[in-house]
Amino acid sequence: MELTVDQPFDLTASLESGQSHRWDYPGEEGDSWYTGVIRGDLVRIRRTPLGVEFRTSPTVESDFAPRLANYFRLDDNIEAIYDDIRRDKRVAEMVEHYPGLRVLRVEPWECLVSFICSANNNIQRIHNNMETISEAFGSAVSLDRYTRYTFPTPADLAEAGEMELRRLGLGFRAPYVHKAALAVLEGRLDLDELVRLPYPDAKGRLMECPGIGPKIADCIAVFSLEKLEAFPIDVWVRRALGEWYFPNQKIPKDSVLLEWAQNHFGRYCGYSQQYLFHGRRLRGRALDETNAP
DNA sequence: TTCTGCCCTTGGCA
DNA sequence: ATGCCAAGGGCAG
Repeated sequence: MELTVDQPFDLTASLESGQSHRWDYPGEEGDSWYTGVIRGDLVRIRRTPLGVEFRTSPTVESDFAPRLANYFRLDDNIEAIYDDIRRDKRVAEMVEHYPGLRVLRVEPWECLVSFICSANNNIQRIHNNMETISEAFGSAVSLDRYTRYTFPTPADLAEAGEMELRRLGLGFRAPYVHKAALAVLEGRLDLDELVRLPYPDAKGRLMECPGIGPKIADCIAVFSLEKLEAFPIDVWVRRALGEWYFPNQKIPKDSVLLEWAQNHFGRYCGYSQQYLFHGRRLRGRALDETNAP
């Protein structure tokens, strides 16, 4: 079925910018369809001139369409957001260059685990970790010749235990994931409540979990808890901010940098950050290819 | 209280 | 081979 998208929408940039870690990308030789899992459904999707074409299982496509629109935040007034974040010249350039990079609305528990896994890790391996966890403890969902696994519940991972998670290759992050599973299972961490809570409170609650510091809390907040004012500061963003806005001087510490960024980029700085991160990463990749023998 | 240095798993790459 | 780095965070001092 086809969903018309009447707004700037870059499927590739949105799915491959390190927000969700549950998508298989179309290969160079492939057929341009992405395959992923959104909550309980396997989803196949590709861009079309008018929007996106998609198939789902087990939910029928007509029922799934609104959930897909929700996942891609098509309810955002994207032009208003772009107008706002264009206050910064460099972000404005990137918006021109990559129109339609969306902030996603990822399922909070899945998002939390993926970003605990992101600590001192690379994107490819985060994907592998998420996939391995799902295959081990999730449920199979199939469509045609494709089979994937849903992301396991907190109860599933609490029962699995730290050692089993460690065996799957999570390394030092295994106890963090296990403890987070217990916290959610026992009601000490209520992710639904965090959606309703103001940003600073939600971030504070997240940071009570071992393994979740300011950066990871901000990632969870912006990609799954409706906090577009969160601004995750990672190595790429810190590097970019330092080079562009604090040249030839010591880069302020992250807590100062965060306050500066939220003030400078405005209330939708989560979008600004995604543009800075994505633009910076693509530039790095292009440079790598340029320097390749 | 705040800052610094070091450690933590794993794997890919030079 | 061996070290460095990868969407960081905890901990000691």
